[in-house]
Parts: sequence; structure tokens; C-alpha cells
Amino acid sequence: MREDTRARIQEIALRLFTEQGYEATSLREIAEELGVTKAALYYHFKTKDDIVTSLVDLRVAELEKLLEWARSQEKNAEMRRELVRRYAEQFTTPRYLQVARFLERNQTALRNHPKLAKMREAMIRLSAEMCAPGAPATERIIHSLAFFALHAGKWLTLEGEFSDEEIEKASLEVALRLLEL
Amino acid sequence: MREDTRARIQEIALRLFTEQGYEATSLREIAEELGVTKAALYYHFKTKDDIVTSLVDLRVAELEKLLEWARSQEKNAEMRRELVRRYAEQFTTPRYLQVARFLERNQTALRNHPKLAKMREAMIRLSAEMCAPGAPATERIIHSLAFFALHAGKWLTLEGEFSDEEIEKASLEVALRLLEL
DNA sequence: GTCTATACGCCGATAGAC
DNA sequence: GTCTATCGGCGTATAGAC
Repeated sequence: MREDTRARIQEIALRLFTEQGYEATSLREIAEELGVTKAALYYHFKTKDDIVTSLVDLRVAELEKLLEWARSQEKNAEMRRELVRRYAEQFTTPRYLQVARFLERNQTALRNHPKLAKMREAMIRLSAEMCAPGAPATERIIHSLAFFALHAGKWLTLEGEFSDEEIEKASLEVALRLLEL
Repeated sequence: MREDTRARIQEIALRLFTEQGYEATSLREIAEELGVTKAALYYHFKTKDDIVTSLVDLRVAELEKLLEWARSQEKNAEMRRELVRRYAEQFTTPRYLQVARFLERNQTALRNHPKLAKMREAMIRLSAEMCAPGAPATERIIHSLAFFALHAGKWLTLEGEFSDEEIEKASLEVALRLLEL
């Protein structure tokens, strides 16, 4: 029945960082939820920052898998649609959705985190794969907005009116339609 | 030449909160940039939270102006386009753009701030004005996405490639096209 | 209006026993 | 692997002189 402690720390930290923000979450809170003292955390992670690193690595790996796939493809309309679908599909794995949300909500707090730079770089390269080199600004921007639409759930203050599933489904539809503009 | 000190505190706090995040910005930093001690700040604002309140008030007032206008209009396609245009136009006033960005980037850190609840409520009502009552989920979501396309600058990791103006112009174009989907 | 001085607590992190 | 104890530092905030 005993779960790996390291994994439980990640799980609790991920939830609290997302709900309250990275800076607002102390190691004491994480330890308390886990039922240990904060000193115990230091056996599993060198620093608070290290917990973040372990989480971001998950997301970077996912983005790089996507990037690798994109590069192996011809850049046509069907490839772009499939890329958006695959990007959206990553969010159907709960842990990946949680990590993505954590990163969404802590961009500013983590702005100096080296792994975040890696992630942004991957996003830039991914959105570049959406267009032929030298594509006009509006095309680049519209295609990038397709990715953005999939993150918009955070901003859509419609909770209570529609389920998460409805919002996600409609977001994907909008993202795909954006590719056709 | 002497500017009002209260206004200068707001200006510096707004910039630092946006760049570094609310939690990561201390009153000491603000005071240092202003060239006074942090104790001096307490003459102008009761608490750190009070500085935020004074900033959020600006945004809430803008949203409510927009909401009032929306309510006085018939809900047709041209009204929706005009509403999006007016929403976008608010961001052309530098101070309002700065405040909006500050709020975008500190949603999580300020999640318990009472003024933030007011702002979210105003956004919900504003996006409700975009549709007839009882409109289907996809319509509501797509029209709401139109607003949020205008916030996409944060996510578009295209800085350096395109100017802020290009991104804003294209975002508005996409927002307007979303209304027609 | 701004200062110095200070209260008081929580933070991340470490040392060393068990 | 987890504990107790503790460190140094910085956080917000206040008191009271000027």
C-alpha cells in the first residue's frame, strides 16, 4: 500500500503550487499534508527548486516528443491539424494536464528557472513547425493562437455553466478552425 | 517636477508585480526604487494588499464601463464586433494595458483578493452579453475565446520575431473572425 | 512625509541524533 | 528516512522621533 514518498511529494507540491502559486506554497505546508516534518523533504529533494525541476521535466519531455514528430512530417494542412490534435491529446493524461496548468499559472514566478527557458524554446520551435519558413506574420500568429486556444480554459470564466469536457471539446474545435483562417 | 508620491508607488509596484510576480516583490524593493525606506510606504498605503486594490480598481472600472455600454445595445453581430473592438481599444492606453497584464500574470497569487472576484464577475457578465440567453455551449465558448484571443500576447512566444503592434493587430483580427465562426 | 529602530513570524536550509 | 533543533535572513507591519 505504501506509495513512493518522492512521488507523493511531487503530487502534493504540484497541487499546492497550482492552487496557491509557487511562492505562496511553503515546504512546511507540503510536509504537513504528507504527514512528515519539512526536514524530511530534504532527503528526497535537495531544494524547493528541485521539486519544480522534477515536474517541469515531464512537460519538456512531452513537448520534445511532439517536436520530434512534427519535424518528421511534411508541413501541410493535415499535418497541422494532427499536430494540434496531438497537443490537445497530451492534456487528456491527468498528470500532464496538471503539470501544464501548474506551468501556466506560475510563468512569472518561475521566469528565471532554467527549465522554463527550455520549455519556452520548445514552444517556439513547435509553433515554427506550423508554418513554412518565411510565412507572413498574421499566418504565424493565427497558427500560434491555435495552441493558445487550447490553454484558454484557464481564462474562460464559464465554470459552473459548462463542464470541463465541453470546454475542452469546443476549444479543440476552435483551434482546428483557426488553422483554416 | 515632483510627481505625486502615491502615484509613483503605484507605478513602480505595477511594474515589479508584473515583471517578478506579486509574492516575489517586497516592499523593500519598491521603496528602494522610489528612493525612500519601506516604512515611508505605509504613510501612503495601509498594507501591501492596499496597493493591489488601488490598481485593480482601475481595471474593474474599465470593465464596468464596457458592461454598461453592452447592456444598452441590441445583441446583434455588429454589436459583438464593436464590443470586441472596444475591449481591445482599452489596451491601447498604456496604463490600462499594464494593469491588465499585471492581473493576467498574478491570477493565482491574488486568487483570494476580493477585488479579483469582482473582476471575474464582470468578465462573466461581459461574455454573457455576447450571446442571446440560452445560446449553445460552443457559441458561448467561441465568443468568449474572442476576448481571450486578445490576451494571447502572453502565450505567443514570438517576441523578437514580431513587434507588439503586429501581434496586437493580428490578435484583434482573429478575435473578430472568431465571432463569425 | 519620511526617518530609524524594532517586533515578530515564517521562510528555506542544515546538522546531527536515532 | 525521518526526527528535533537551530540558523540566518527577509517578510510585513508598527512606534515614535523629526
